[in-house]
Amino acid sequence: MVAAAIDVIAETGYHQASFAKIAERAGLSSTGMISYHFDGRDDLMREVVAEVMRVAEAYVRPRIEAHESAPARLRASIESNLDLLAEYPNHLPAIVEVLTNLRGGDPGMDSFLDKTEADLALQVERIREAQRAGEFCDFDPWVMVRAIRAAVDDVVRRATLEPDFDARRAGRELADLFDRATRNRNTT
Amino acid sequence: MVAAAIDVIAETGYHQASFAKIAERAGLSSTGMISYHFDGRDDLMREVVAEVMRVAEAYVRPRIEAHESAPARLRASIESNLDLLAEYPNHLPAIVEVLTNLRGGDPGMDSFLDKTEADLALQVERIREAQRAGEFCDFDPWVMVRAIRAAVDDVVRRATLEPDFDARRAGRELADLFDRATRNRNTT
Amino acid sequence: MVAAAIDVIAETGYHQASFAKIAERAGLSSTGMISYHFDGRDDLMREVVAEVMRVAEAYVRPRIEAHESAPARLRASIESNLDLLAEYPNHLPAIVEVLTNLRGGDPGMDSFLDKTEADLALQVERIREAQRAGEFCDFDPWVMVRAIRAAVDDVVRRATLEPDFDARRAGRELADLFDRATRNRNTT
Amino acid sequence: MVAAAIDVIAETGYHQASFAKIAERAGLSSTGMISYHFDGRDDLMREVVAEVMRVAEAYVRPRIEAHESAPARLRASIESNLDLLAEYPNHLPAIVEVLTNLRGGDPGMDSFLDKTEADLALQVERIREAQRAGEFCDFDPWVMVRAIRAAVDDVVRRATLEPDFDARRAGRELADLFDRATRNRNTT
DNA sequence: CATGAATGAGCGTTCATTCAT
DNA sequence: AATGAATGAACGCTCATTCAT
Repeated sequence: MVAAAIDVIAETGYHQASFAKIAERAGLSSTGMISYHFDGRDDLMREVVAEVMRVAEAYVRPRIEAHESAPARLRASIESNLDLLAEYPNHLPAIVEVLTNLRGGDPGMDSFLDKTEADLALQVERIREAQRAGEFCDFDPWVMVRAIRAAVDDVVRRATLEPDFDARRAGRELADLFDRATRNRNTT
Repeated sequence: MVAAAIDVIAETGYHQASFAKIAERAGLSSTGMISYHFDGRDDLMREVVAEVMRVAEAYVRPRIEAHESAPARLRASIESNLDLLAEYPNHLPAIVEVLTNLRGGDPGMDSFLDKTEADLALQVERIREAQRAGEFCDFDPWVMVRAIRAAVDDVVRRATLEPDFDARRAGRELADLFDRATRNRNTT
Repeated sequence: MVAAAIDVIAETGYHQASFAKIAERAGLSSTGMISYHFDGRDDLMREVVAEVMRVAEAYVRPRIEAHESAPARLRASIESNLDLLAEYPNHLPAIVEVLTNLRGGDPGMDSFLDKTEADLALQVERIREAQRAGEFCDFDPWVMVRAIRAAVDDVVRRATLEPDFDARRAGRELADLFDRATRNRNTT
Repeated sequence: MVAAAIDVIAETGYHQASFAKIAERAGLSSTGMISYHFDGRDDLMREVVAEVMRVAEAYVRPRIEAHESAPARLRASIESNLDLLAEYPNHLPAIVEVLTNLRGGDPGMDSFLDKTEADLALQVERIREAQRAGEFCDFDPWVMVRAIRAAVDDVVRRATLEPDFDARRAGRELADLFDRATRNRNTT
């Protein structure tokens, strides 16, 4: 059922992903079951986000940790996300849809915004260390981290809208782009 | 009425911007008038997008054309967008909301996606020229152009969600970021 | 629409009185209109209670005030309620249904419980005066007042369930009953 | 399970007493068992009523029969009901809830209305005998019997809504009240 | 006995839309 | 231009019920 939700969200968007569509996709004959299993729409979305985060972390983390240097890790981070997209075409689009349509005020969903924020904070910290170590040049790590996320998410979105779009190629290009943007000038 | 729509979309999001809320904001007592003036929700959204594009172009274009070199124009493009955001706090958030929630299949809205696409294509062309002139290093201009747009839009979104967020500062940082990304050569 | 609600409540009971049934009775083709005009089910019920109270007070009060002595007023109170029932067969049944199915915790409905309570408190005060004046014997006025109300409401309920039931006759009997109960002294 | 139903009905009301709540109260993890054991909601309610009637009769009858005179029996009837309420706080509230929310047309439930009716008819007969014997004055015994029932039920309802309400005191007051209402005038 | 998934009907609500005024 | 009543569809949700396990 969470899987069905992921598919429907990815294909039709957050707000169009009604219980009716999800139920149909899941092979259910009515929406009642969804309300039975989940404590409302938000709860289902929570599960969707949690599931995707679980899968994404399991996929991405080892690919990042396979590298030592900060630039290599940055590249791995970007590219592995888009590799994941190739493998699970609906997971990242779904979570992007959900998180992008979240507004403050949904209590309970805030926890995911917080989690996402904590995630970014961790990357920010790593970047700061790399900057101190001279691996990265000087820039605001928060802005950088959000720009990377935004660019990757945009590729994800694009991939769902244009089936022929080569997300992995774009991933490599993005990795190059942000490599230059973070690279220490001396190395030019 | 379009102004009311812009405000409501920016404040509550694309899907929450019901005719009822827009009518209330516009000082109307019923939604009937909106249906009367616009040929459905999509038509209203079209007007919203058109209006914002008009304002944005009038604001941004001269600020870009005030500069000669490609890097300076790029910087002006990014920073003037976020200056515009400071001046009209709801225009860009509204259009970002609308365009990111657009799915293919809305006939009539596709024209705006096309327009946006044409816009990007123009920038791509300019970048290609600059690359030929040696002002920019070698990279895929489409990926670059979309990454920039995604990063700027992310700042726009962020500014609506966090009132204390300093969008112009982030704009300057983004300009620096993409300046490096368009000038440096990859060293790997 | 309130009138339709009164009819449906009286005929089918509080909880069976769904918007669908009320809409049908009101000649509406969907329940949407009711939600449009009233701010939820509770709001409609509030209007129902308010309307019935308005009608009932206009009917009953002058008939009570036409008499001077406390016993005569008590009789008038009981009998005029059941005369009202004969004239508007659904009003009292509806309000009895609503108030009897009210539970504490419905905020906004509490105001009606308070109003009903205030009503009884007024009657209690009048009884106390009559007792001091020697018109009534000694008894707990609160218990008396609630017993009267309960007995009258029971007749009201009965009248809706059994079309042949002679409510006015029962009213006269009740008046006799409570006349004795308020005049006699206990001999035990 | 019937016990759980009694509790839930008494605490939340007839219509709010869903199988889900009852199952939870009974320590069951699903409503399936209830549907399995009882032939529908009405059947469960029947059992509830039957159980309460059984308990109530066992409690009340000996307390009535301990007295000889009709007035003493009447008093015992009223007071023992409210004594029972003190001992089993949920039984009478539950049956009151069920019976007052019963509408004609529920076949099978009618039998309980009939049983209740027969109960009252029995009391009516006893009253007639007492009237013939000069123990009670002249009044319509049906009206009297229903008024007593209504007043007692009202106290029962009140006791569940207001925890601090002293039902037994009210019972004594009611007994006095109906004693005066039934007393032969000559004895004044 | 008990569970838990599944069903189908009904509920109140919101929405865009229409139309007479 | 504007109002306000009305419509019909969709939505999320609860409920009693069924059934395989």
